[in-house]
Amino acid sequence: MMFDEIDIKLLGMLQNNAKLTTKEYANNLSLSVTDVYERIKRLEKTGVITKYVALVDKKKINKSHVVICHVKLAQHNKEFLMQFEREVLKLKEVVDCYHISGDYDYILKIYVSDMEAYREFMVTKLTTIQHIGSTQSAFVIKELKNTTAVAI
Amino acid sequence: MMFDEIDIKLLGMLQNNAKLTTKEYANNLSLSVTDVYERIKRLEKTGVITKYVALVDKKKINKSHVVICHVKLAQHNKEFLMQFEREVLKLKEVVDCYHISGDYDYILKIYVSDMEAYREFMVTKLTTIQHIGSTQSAFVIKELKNTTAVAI
DNA sequence: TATGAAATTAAGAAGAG
DNA sequence: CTCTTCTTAATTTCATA
Repeated sequence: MMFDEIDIKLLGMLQNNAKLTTKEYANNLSLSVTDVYERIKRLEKTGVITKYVALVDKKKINKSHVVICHVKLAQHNKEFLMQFEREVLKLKEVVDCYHISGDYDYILKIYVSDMEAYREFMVTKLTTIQHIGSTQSAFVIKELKNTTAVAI
Repeated sequence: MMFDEIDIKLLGMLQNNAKLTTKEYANNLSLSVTDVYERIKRLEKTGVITKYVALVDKKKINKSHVVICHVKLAQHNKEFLMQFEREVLKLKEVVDCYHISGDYDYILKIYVSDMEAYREFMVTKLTTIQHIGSTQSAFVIKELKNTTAVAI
């Protein structure tokens, strides 16, 4: 699928605020409502836009502590990888999980209420998963950027 | 602000799909439309819900490569930190940036189209920022989870 | 531009504590 | 009796063809 300048601007707007009316997008783009409406439908139908979601303020729901946890497995056979992945995906505190190249095998982003909750998470959840070789946790001192909007 | 069970379920639904009608949320929760409508408004007014956004499929916009980059500064005085932060936030490829504890100072998540684009990003953008001591890049082999929904 | 659906608002009714 | 939630309906706004 090809995007023109207008698609790119429109996607930028939708990624920042999906609650404007079609008319408002149309005005910002100097286009007709129908034109913008059909562009949005096309972006949805072709799977460029996957869904619309509400974003929540972590502080307001008492999940303001972010921890980045690096995980190394004891061994790297397929069974171990798959078991770890299956188990880690069950943990609701884990919002991101990437299998990565380099010294560590996985990098996780974890939201918790405080340090004690993180300790509890480590002791009763993460480290009970089989085949973990080692972990290293880095606490987030400041979140400078955390955006869902991808620049094209 | 306090949440009851219904608020928590509603927030879960809104974080997964913000495009249902109030009536559909109400049916799922066995509540009246007005009650759900007012709960949503309250969540918005109190800042629990910060905004509504469209999520985009990275593959469809040619940004399917994810790189986690660890950055260490040459020195840790306030001026160096602030200058680095100001500059790194200008880079549109960077979707996440955290100041962290531990061996490295910052961890970045970067979206690019391919390895060559990452090389270009490193050479012409990231490493031109002053005061960087060292960087280490980990390429994402598989994205297992990347969610905007925070479990309460 | 025209139609229908949905959001929004307001008022009164019903039920719980 | 009061507080909350439900019901209903009127109005407005918007998506959609």
